[in-house]
Amino acid sequence: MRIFCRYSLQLILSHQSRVLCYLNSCSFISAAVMQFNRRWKFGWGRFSEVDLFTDRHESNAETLSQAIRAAASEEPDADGSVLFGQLKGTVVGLRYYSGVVNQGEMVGLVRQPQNPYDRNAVMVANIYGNQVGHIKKELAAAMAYIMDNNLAKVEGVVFSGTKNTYTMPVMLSFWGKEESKNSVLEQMSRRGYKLNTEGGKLKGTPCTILKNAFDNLFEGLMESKDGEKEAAVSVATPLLLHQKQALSWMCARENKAALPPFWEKRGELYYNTLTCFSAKELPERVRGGILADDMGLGKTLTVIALILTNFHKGKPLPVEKCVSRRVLQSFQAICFMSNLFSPITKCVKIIDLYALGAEGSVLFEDLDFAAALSGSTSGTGSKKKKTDKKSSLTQNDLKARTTLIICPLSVLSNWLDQFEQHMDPNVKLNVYLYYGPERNRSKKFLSSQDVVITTIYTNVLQRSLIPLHGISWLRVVLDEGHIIRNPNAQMSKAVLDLKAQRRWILSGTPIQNSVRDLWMLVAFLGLKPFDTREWWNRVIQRPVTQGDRAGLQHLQTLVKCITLRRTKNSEVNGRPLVSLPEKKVYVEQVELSQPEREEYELARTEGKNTIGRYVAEGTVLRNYADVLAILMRLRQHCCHPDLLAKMSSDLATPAELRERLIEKLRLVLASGSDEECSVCLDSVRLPVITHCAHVYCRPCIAQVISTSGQVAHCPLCRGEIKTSELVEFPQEEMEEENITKPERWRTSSKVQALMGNLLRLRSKDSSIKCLVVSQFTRFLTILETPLREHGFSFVRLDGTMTQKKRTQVIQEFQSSAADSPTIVLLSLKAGGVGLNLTAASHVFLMDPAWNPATEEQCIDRCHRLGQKRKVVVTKFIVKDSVEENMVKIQRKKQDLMEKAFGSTNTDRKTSRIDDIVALMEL
DNA sequence: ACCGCCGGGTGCC
DNA sequence: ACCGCCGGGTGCC
Repeated sequence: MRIFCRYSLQLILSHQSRVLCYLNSCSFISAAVMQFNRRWKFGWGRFSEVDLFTDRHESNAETLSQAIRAAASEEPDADGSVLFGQLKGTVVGLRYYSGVVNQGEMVGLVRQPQNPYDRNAVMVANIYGNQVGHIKKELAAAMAYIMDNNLAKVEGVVFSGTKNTYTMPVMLSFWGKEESKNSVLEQMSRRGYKLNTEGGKLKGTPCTILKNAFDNLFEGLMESKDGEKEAAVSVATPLLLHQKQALSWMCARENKAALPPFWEKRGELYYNTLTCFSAKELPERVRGGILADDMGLGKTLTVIALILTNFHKGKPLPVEKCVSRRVLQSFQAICFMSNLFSPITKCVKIIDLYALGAEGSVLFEDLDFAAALSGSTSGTGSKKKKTDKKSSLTQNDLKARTTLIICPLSVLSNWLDQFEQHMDPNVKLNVYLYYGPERNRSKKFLSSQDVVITTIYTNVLQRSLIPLHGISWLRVVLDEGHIIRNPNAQMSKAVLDLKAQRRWILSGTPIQNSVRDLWMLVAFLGLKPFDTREWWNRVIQRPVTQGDRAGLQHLQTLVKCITLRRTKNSEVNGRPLVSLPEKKVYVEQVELSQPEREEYELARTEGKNTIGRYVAEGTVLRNYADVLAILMRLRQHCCHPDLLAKMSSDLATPAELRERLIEKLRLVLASGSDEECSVCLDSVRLPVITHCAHVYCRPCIAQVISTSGQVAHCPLCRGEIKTSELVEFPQEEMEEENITKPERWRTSSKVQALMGNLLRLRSKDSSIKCLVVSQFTRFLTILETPLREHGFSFVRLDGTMTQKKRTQVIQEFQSSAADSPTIVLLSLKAGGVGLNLTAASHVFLMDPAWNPATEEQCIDRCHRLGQKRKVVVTKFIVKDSVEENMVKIQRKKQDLMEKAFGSTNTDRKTSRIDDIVALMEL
């Protein structure tokens, strides 16, 4: 193991400059690191592991697996790859390695630049990273250049002769970017290898069929998941039928020893039907999955029930107080187990104490035991392997007690509330909120908790998660799993590295944009072999993106196996899952007043001219920030004239350029509108603006720059970009802005429309509570004045508020007290999903959003479980304005989002331009 | 014979 | 490898 680590690290280091090779190697090694039965011939490793590490990573607290994982996850997407051709090659040296392969099995090819016999060496390995042999040296010499220079990715399939003792043939496929094709063919032919470019054509499937199939990926996931389970007695809230079903499914996923998808038993061997790999050992099953129920179906409650109901061996979690007969029995079962398998009698003693209902505080005083509890599993590989083989838990595994819940800040308080609400009050559950500067970081302490809740926010995360990495969790629950969609994000990497027996992802929106998003989820769940990027790309992602039906089918199978999803509209036995009150959506047209209309038309004509010019010149994307600014101004006109910020004049010194860029970035961000990053196709995080005025997430664009070699180009306009020229939004300014407000307040048509509605409602029924939603936080500020004037009691929720303040505000609003606020001024994106505002039954959407899903989410904050009244949604749309066009585009946009996984970057760019043309009626 | 031929030793990169 | 290749032994048939 040690030698292996050194070897792999050296491999990494020796090729830092050659990106593909480095990635290739690592993606394999990540899989290979789990393997210990290999006979490594290479004994060179003069450096210590730490030395090697600090060379590449600043922090030496990182673990080996973290680095390898990090590298593995950087394997580029295969989306745009084309097949250059195929070539029959030879694998030699079979007799020196233990790795075996089957007929038709996929193998990986890994460069071994440090091989002492041949620096061109190309290793052949199976999906677990076990070496099978080498590519014959002449061919390896031809391949090395191509692999090292990222000209092509080479993949192998062993098609015959697998029983050979010495050599066997392998079919090599060369994949890469179209522009590298000729160069690769030429390189190979120069060395006397002719790639067969025929017959490799994939039969394309019409996009529409694919799209529908993809839409249906999460449909029908209820089937064959029936069966119900009652929650443990410590859960006070009775579960609804569908929640019992979910609990039953989740327990089964945690306890049952079913084979993971695509594995079957063939004789003595376990066989992977996709890669044709087989192994003697039972493949490690995934204990966990994705709970992708719609919001409001009670995912939180279900997970709480799971935590309390399914401790080790399917027994309920032993909790303090209220020591029922049932709980005692489960303790004894554990004691019995421990006695059988463990020489550590301390463990038994401690569990005995638990069984007697002793105080929690005295239980973990023994330091040795605590250390054993929190002990890292790295280095215990052989033990782990034994576990897998027997498919039973080791005594060490049975010690894990704690469930770690990772959630966005916005739902943190919700978890605490829900625990409070759903627990039997006579039962003491140790729930620790791992948050804030004075959190308790002791491993001993943390691993003695029943539940640790933490947030996954910002850059603090990497540092703050480190104590969490030293702990062997019983279970890790990732709430809002799509927050780790971007595999390059630091927090995604940190999350992948947590050690846990069981892993769950909760998500209301499992696939937002593409297959790509799924990888991170699959990797988190540890679904082998797809936790290695190469295998995911080869077996799932590329086939699906290139329209291969089988690929899509595999994806569907995969998702079905690990996902439970019900929607608000799902039915069980012909009856709806939950009966939500009716929801009605009205659009109220707003007519602008004469002066407003004049101002609007002025701005529109001017904007139309400008944009028309860009369109004619074909420079829309180069001037994208300008275009956005124009659209933004028109949208602001529709709401209130005071929303329009003064534009800075056009100047060009560096400092002023910077100012202007910041100004543009401000326009995009400060309004709260939903700008998407063209790299990750998600809302921008850590926004930066390029000199060509396009906004991206900083990590995304940094990735683009670092992988583009000498000169990097803006993904949107192809203008040259440099890291040094990325402009960030100055932190102080994020909160500023609200100061400059008016001595003389004035109204607007939209304000009038809202106030009319609110007053009418109040006179009809003063107990009705409302959400007033806008993308413009300044509009919310403007609305405060008339609300106050008319004596409305209101609260405000926007992105700038601290968690504490937020919780307080929500509590105030949800209260049924007579003097409680009746209105929430809500910024569209504030808090993200999960907010519970069921006290409100009327929603006023002041301005249309680009993304209709955002609006839906907002409405769902009150139209969800717990809503007693009929929900009425009113959307204000200004007649004859950009807003009307936005509504039209919303539908089209929805379509585009759904099929985005199949579209190219060019498609997305043209769709943006089309949007803009349509908006401006050009 | 500065060759051919024979047969043993040997074998990934 | 039931091969190819290498290099030493050998030398009309």
